[in-house]
Amino acid sequence: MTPPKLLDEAALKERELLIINSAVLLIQTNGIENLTMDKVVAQVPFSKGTVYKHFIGKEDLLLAISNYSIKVLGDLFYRAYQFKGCARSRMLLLNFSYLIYAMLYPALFQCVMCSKSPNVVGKSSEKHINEGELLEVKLMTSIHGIVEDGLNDGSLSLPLNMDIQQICFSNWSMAYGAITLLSGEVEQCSGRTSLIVERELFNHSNLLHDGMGWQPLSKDRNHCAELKTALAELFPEELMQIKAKGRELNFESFS
Amino acid sequence: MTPPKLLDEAALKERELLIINSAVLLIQTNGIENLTMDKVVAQVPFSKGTVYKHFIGKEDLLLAISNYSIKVLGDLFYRAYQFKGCARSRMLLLNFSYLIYAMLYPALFQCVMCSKSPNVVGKSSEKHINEGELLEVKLMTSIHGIVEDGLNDGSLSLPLNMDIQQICFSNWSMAYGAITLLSGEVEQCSGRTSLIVERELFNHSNLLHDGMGWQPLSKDRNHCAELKTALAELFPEELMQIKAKGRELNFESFS
DNA sequence: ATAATATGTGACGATTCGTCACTGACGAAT
DNA sequence: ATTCGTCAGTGACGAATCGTCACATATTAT
Repeated sequence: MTPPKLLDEAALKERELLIINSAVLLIQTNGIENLTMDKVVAQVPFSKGTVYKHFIGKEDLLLAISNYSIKVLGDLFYRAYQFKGCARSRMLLLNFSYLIYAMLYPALFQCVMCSKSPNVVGKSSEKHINEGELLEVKLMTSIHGIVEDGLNDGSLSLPLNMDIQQICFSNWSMAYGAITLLSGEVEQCSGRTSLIVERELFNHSNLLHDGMGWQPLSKDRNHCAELKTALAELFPEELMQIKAKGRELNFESFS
Repeated sequence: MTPPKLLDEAALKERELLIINSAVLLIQTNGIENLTMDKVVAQVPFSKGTVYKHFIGKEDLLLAISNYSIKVLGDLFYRAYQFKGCARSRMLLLNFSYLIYAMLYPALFQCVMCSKSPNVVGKSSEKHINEGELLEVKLMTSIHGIVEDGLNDGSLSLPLNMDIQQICFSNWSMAYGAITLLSGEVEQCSGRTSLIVERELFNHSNLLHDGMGWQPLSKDRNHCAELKTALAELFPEELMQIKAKGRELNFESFS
């Protein structure tokens, strides 16, 4: 065999990314439930021992994929954060960027959902668990930025007994809960429920932001029309790719 | 070997429950990540083939445990639904009953979280997947009842463009999102975040219900004091058991 | 009494996991 | 130039787990 050169951090990182991308391809091809370390090893140009140097097992690999895809999501969040428009509208846009992400990258979205599951966390390395926590904090920075903008321009005031971090968390947990519980409706309408994930996300966002007294309130502004325009302007590529998959954001049901 | 008598539905159900309870004990002892079919088989008084007659694999067993524990959760929800007090307070109480459930039955709570994970669902039987969906619908009946009571007594009006099912869903997804994302804080304060699961659940419930215009609004009523009283009255046994575990609901941080 | 059916069993082969003795490149010491 | 120690990859191997099915026995139908 050909022994390797001494490794540096960049080379290690690159190899880890190669393994992750191979695993994502396998998930797309065979389904996440059929992912095994042996199958991943068969796909990459290194040995089993080398793969086990990066990940302590399948669950750790799933968590690493989730971490990697949280970075992708963070980019979408950041784009929403940077977009024009009032703070509240940008927060709604950010919430929808999570849904767009889930529609666009179903395999990655599945890994994100797995990463919260105790049977996955329980078999993951401290390294990847800690990395995931840091990434979730970083995910919050765009949310934090939008909330700060709202506080600064006076469209939002901190509710009694709540600090900015709690506001951020409530928004994230609302989006996370709604999209996770309706994950079966993300790729296409399953027919199993009358709930429509984009409509419920929209309504739930509005209830939460109205509850915060975040202006303009729902009774004062048609957030839906503005959201459609903003999505078309910020995510034209993404919306086209989603459309190419046979899925289109459904606004008829609530505008 | 001793061949069995012809089976009836009740006997099958009883045996399935025995397997489930054995698996829960194993989860409590070894952790959910170490559960295997071979270990479960070693614990029950039947053969491997018999266990495989009930569950197609480990993931299917996890989903069946989740379904079983959703029934336990449904009982708590129903108790909250039946409690005295205004509709909004009862909904807050119901949300907290999910947290109490998570604190009281961590192994079952972990199974509920696993049940949403794609790598578990992907390896589960249609029977248990369908059963789970029906149970989630049944879980909604108590939520539905409280919302109807609110609509009937005028404390709540349907928000524009939303029906009663969507209201129910938004409450459930809020509770689900908050408790799942802070699942690391349920059994004890991890020190990894300043967020406190009971405080965030309380605040998020209030934001959502205020957003719905559900009276009495947060600015008009101290929901916290009423919640403490109601919890002490409805769940005294449960709160004592939680205290015996070294965990106590933390109200100092937000009253 | 006999044949068909129902149901449980656990040995077995397959798959997957996770490790480690072995290998060769590289750099330091002589 | 040679030798030795270190570094890092390898994939055969044994262990663990999965999932099945030929076999055994009781029950039911003929």
